[in-house]
Amino acid sequence: MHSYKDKKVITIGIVHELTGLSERKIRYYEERGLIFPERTRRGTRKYSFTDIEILMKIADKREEGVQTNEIKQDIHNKKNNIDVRKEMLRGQLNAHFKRPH
Amino acid sequence: MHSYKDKKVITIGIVHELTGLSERKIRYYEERGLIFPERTRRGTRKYSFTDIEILMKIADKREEGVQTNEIKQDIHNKKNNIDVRKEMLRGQLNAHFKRPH
DNA sequence: CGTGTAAGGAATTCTGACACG
DNA sequence: CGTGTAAGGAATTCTGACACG
Repeated sequence: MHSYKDKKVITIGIVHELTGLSERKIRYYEERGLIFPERTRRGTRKYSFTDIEILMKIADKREEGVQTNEIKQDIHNKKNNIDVRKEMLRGQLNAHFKRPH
Repeated sequence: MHSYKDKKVITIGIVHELTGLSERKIRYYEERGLIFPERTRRGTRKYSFTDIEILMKIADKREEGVQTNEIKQDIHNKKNNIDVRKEMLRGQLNAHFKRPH
């Protein structure tokens, strides 16, 4: 739990190269609380390989139309797509059948 | 042999933070053939964690007064300090006693 | 030989904002 | 909501060179 994989040493330009995500997106996902880069003394963001993996997952989810809000829960709960979908579906069904109109 | 440790993703500023070496020194050791960073498309140097470890070893050797040339052999031959010193000593003795005149 | 530094340019990163939808 | 973009400034990186020793 403190391997090279977790050291925050990669600048945003390289993260962009590695993930294909625009810098705008990368910064936005931080703003939304999905990733937490560190900063150099002068404010430049530094990411870890773990952050890069998370970003790849985020990219997949976003392609499926999942919103950042849900992805955030996802990351926190460590649930996979299928689980989340089941839950969303169940939620919808509950809303549909149980809500006292 | 292609783990995170070997991926070249760290810019020279971060390498400086991590090793304490000046950027001048870091570039010089490359010029001398001790390290081999990759480059981004636009020419910025990228280092790996392995490079950083090598740089730390170089720093130690330099403090002991070892020249870049010798350090280069060292890295190539994967010999440790003591071995090298024995060899240097033997070389000096040879030079002293065997040289005609 | 090894390293510092000033020089000038090019590329990077940052923030806050406007745009669209 | 998620993302692009133009804006302006500050910090980064690069190369080739001069300096000292």
